Amino acid sequence: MTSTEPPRSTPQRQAVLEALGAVDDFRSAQQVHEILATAGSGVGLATVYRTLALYAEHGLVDTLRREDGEAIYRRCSETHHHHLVCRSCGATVEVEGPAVERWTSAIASEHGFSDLAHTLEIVGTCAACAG
Amino acid sequence: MTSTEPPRSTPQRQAVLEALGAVDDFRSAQQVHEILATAGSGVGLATVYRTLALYAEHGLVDTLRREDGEAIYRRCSETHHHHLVCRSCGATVEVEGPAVERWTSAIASEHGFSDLAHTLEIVGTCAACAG
DNA sequence: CTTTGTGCAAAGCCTTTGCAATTTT
DNA sequence: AAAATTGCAAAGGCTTTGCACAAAG
Repeated sequence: MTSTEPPRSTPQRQAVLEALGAVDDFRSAQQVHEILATAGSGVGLATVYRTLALYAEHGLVDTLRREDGEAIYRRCSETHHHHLVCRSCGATVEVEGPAVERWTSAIASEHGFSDLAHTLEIVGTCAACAG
Repeated sequence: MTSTEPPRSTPQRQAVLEALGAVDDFRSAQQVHEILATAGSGVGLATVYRTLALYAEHGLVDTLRREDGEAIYRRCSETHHHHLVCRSCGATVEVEGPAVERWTSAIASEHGFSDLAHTLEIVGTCAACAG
């Protein structure tokens, strides 16, 4: 479904993509809008939504849903990693998981699935909070 | 965070759980409500939402988010498993992942984390929809 | 000049919440 | 009688859409 041609670039779209790239993490449309507003850019919220949807369609950003249903986006190109987060203090560690990548690919193709994406989140209690 | 005691049973809650169990697949709160309405049961929409949230908290139903952000629920077995979801038709396959369990444990303890929980969701395009 | 993109505000949808009535213990 | 649950409707929050204006080709 990924289109071939990249979307035309405009100042607003560029701003959205840059803001998202700068944080190098998942952010909601509203968060991106706020980042831009704080930075003095007057990009409208609707434009942020339209831009993110557009880029998601073209595969330039990854999209995901948080538990509360809000859509979050990340500029996709950097290496894929997962998060290990402490449920007590919120500390997070980024971890890479080639094993997981391989396993998901294997399982999925075993069931005839293609064009994969996956989310893995690990929550636990960190050493500092366990005491 | 799963509570110890199961929720008290009421006719409405039982109806919700039965409707969900009957389809043996993921359904949104609104869909469950419609199923009940069609079946002549006058359970309110708010009650359906409350019931599903309650059971999700107690681990009796699995919850997920569709791409459009709607929450979907499914009556769930006790064993821990992951889901392979088709982004096009919504078909789901339950998969077990001892490899993932092991990997998460290893990574977490390596970083000093304990008392773990994790979520893994794989989305892709199933064979039927790939054509 | 025609086409595409943007802003703003209104509308849509899913979900949650306040509150009185009802049911259960 | 006290506590928990339900239903209805209103409110909330995220997202999309209609439309006029601005920008781009």
